[in-house]
Amino acid sequence: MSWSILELVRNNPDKLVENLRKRFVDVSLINKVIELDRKWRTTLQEVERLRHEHNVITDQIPRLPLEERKTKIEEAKKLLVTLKEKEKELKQVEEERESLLKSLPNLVSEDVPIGPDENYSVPIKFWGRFKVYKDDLEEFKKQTGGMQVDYEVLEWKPVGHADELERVLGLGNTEKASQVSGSRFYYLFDDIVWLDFSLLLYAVDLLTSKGYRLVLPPYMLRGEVIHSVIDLDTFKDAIYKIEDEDLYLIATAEHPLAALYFKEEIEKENLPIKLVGVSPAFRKEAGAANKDLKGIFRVHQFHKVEQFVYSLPEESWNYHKELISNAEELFQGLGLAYRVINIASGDLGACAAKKYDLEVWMPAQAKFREMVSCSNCTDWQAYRMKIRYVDRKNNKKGYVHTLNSTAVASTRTITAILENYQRQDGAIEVPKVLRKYLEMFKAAPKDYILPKKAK
RNA sequence: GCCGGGGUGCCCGAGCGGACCAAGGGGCUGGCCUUGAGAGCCAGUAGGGAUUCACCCUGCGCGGGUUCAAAUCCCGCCCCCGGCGCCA
Repeated sequence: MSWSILELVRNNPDKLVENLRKRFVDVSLINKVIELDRKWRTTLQEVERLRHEHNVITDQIPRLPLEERKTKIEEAKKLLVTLKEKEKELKQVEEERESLLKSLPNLVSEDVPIGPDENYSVPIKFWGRFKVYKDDLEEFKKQTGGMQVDYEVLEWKPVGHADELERVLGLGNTEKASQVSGSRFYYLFDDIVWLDFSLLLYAVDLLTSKGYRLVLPPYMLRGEVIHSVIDLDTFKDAIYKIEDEDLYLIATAEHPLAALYFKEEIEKENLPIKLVGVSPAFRKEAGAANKDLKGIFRVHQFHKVEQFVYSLPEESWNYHKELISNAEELFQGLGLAYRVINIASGDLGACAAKKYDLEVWMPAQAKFREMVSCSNCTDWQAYRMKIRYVDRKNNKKGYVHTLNSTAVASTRTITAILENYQRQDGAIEVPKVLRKYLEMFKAAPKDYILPKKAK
């Protein structure tokens, strides 16, 4: 069984064109890919024919009398010259074909809304009681687009997460961090650090209780590996490199979790494999320009709990639903009102066939902000990583499907808590579900995180 | 990081320049046999290309090189085991 995209290149190029159109990317590549694949196959056949000829001669040589040997060796040498040339050609065509093939984005799932950018993404679900400041009511209604949603009106405007963190609570210092490390870094202190820990434990606790295997993965990967998990855009925007080494910092545990079966075969019986990884995430945020420079919403490093599933192709859409519903369960537990959106085709990353984002309403910003991203990558990553399943009973092999979803990204979730659990006096209530993970620590907050002047 | 030993198919393991281009065993899958199981026998069990079948190429950790010919010789890298050093 081959890769779904290569299959289309050979058997159904129209469908491939249609797919690229859906993503609003350049379609002209397709003919080139088809042409290259055809050329690759004919050149391969020529090379193999020449190799065969050479093998035949080589085979005869040891059984020949000495003088005949000499002429045969000459013949073989001559053949080698032609062969080397053809092989060089093959290699060139192959590299070109491969790099073009790998530049193709994943096929878009049928039920993804079509549109060039995020404005075409479709909310499919709202959950919870949204806290809306009275002057933002109109904006809120616009953003919920007439959907039936539950909300309460706030008479006072909550303080934005950044000011709440640094000025009201006095538990963060991004200025010092930017002096010593750069912008988008931070120092967090005391109760916010406890909050970070408790979020991770909460997510890990829930997912392991559902049978996900807990993993602490490597935080750096080799170039070849990281390139096969992500697309070039992500690489450029996100990935830090270790100087003078072929090592890259992960941008999420998804990367090392996907790499866990790099170039391996998985027995069909062992699928699905469900993992929950905990790791820091390092991101350059190169494409973000001046977005979200204030506070800790968009930062170069944070802690993250990640869900990851390897599945049989025919089962992957079920697990996609499972992953988003796990994430929802986590945010429902936290009591953060959210919406789930089905990301538009033009806004999908190259890896994903379909992506759900979970966005929490931020009362101070009057915006929904992304907390979770849940993707089915189908066989796109698996093809690059050469991860296949083996069905021994039916003597069949195929690429597995890989899926990933955020469970909790610490700093982002903290910003949501800072805005949604804020009292008018500036105190932050600790979400009830986190309290049991804080109980055992003497210094950890128990019910409220209080403003600095109140202490 | 240094010194020594090693990496062969799903697993164990032989081969250490050419003569059925990986022996032999185990496992797994299918078939025969059997009331059923087992034993026994036969076949299949890396990737790719072509194809009605037969077929061909590549593959012995990875990448180069020497040779008409490389699992086998040479160089670089990765990993594993043992010893020394360093370290949380």
